[in-house]
Amino acid sequence: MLTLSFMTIEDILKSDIQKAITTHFDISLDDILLQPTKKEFEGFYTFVTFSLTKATRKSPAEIGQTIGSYLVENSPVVGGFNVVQGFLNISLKDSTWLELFNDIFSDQAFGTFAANGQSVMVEFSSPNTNKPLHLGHLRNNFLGDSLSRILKASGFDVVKTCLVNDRGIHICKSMLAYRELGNGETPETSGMKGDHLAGKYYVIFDIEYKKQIAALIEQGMSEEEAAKKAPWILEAQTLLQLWEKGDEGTVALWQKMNGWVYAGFSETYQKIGVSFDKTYYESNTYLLGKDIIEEGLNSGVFFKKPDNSVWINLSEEGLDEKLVLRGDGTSVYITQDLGTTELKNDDFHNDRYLWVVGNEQDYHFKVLFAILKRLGRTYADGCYHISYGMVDLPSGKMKSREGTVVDADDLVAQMVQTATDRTRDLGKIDDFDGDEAKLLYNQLAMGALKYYLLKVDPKKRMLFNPEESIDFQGHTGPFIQYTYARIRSIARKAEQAGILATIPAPEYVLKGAERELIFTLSQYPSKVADAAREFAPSLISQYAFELAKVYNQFYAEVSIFSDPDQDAVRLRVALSAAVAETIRKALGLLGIEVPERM
RNA sequence: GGUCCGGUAGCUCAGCUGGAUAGAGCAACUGCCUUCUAAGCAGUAGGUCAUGUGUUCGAAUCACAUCCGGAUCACCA
Repeated sequence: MLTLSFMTIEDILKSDIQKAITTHFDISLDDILLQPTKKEFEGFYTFVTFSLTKATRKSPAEIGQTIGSYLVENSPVVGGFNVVQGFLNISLKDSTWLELFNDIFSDQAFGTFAANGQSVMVEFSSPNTNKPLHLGHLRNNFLGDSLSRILKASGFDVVKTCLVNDRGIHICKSMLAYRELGNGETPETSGMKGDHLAGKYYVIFDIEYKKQIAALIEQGMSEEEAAKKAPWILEAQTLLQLWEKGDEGTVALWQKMNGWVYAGFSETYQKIGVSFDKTYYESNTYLLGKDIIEEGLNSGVFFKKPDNSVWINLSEEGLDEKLVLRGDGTSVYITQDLGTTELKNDDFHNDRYLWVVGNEQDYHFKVLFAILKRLGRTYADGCYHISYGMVDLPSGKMKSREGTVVDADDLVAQMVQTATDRTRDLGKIDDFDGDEAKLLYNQLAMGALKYYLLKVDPKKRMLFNPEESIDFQGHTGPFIQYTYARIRSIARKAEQAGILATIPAPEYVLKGAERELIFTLSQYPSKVADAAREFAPSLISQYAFELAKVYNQFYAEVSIFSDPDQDAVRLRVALSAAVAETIRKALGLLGIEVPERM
């Protein structure tokens, strides 16, 4: 008796094909490639024979016939085959499918890989404390969160970190506007969430600043000069200096406003189900990195220009000369990032470091990683920029100053409202109490939103049209959640009727829909591995949708309980349970919860 | 201008380690609920895969060029 496992069925096929080729043609291939058989043909695995024509001097169809016949006679798993031109379509024996399903069904940890001894840090979210989160941040947060879950499932030890940008000129801008025009307003007196309140003053700063520039231009100043000499920008710079000196009043204002913002952020994070193991604050790390500059100067990696500024020449890497420290000895972005990366490595000693940051910073990360390599940092090879595309509106890029941003809190609230309306219209949960209903609305709202943002390849920019609400039907999170809820209903009924989920004897003849389900289920672990390798939660999204679709076809095609064959009933209950469990796991990797009923 | 990313159905997206008549969802149109949840299923219609050339038995997929869109090339972060 041969023991199968979901991981090896393709390997067995490949090895048997290899044997067939060696036996009949006396050649051997480095790698046998199998592809899933197209729906319109019979079979599940397809081997393409065109590439063998030269070596064998036989026609593609003849090669297919030869290998197919060999497999049917010699492979313990192959049940049949057909050849269409150069395509050898292979079917498995039903006993093989059942054995395969037995492995899946009895494996609690199906799709979860054993610890691989590697650790990885995922840094994501990284908000500024001068404005609330928007749709772009949501994509970042969901990607980072999902990636963390996927890496964990594939065997990594994962540390989730967030680097909060809580200092700098932009923070001083909202502080200044608040100090001048705030009238002591607080989240309590205004009824606004703290992050929104801070954001309001950031916008006010910009409005006032623009007025001042206009006034100076009126007086005959050039635009460039006016932008530098407007009273508020000078005042904001003064505020930044005061902050850096630790001026009591300035620091107190900074702490007060940041406190409001953090309260607002934590409310949002909780709502969207995102958390971190460690949060770094730029106010603590912005001075780091200068010792690394010193080190690099000594080792000749960096060089000084006459004005005392420090540079690195990265033309060998196809990059430019890059400033790493200003002439006055103050840091630039890359200085801080060098220091923070070193700090992260000192703190955690991970094997890999990921940064989930928009693709507008592609160049920055190329430079950062190149410098780390030049400095001989061994961890440099484990650094990856998870570059994702912007979320654009039909009108183009979101711009906070032009008021075209889609606010995260607003969007979430809107999704909850839509979920509530939809659910009430359908009237399926009229017996739910208030809390149960609320939980469901949130699950559905977040399911729809997260799925919407995670179904697209992270690297690509995507379009969001605020005029069209995010769907709850079709290729969506709720569709998959619905499939889960449907199966839970089946499971409850089975339990009531005392029907046990069991797998029939090898003689059982499977229905097409049942085979289709087992095949789709069997793909799950490799999808998890692919998603982890490619840093692409979208692969899990696509898979979850595919699985739900295949189940719904099965559900429509066969009757689970009314089949006279009790073996069939018990198998279908088992299949349903395995699908539900796999959906739950797959959606879990996307940070999406599943409802028992909906 | 240099570099990078993208251009697939009316819309939003898969497919891109080369392989069968290019796939989903939405929108449109047809059917299917007195049997397990119709947030579902089945079907119809919709495509010169931006354009051109090349490589190959075979190209949406690879190479080169062109056009279009975006990002970046800051002593901003």
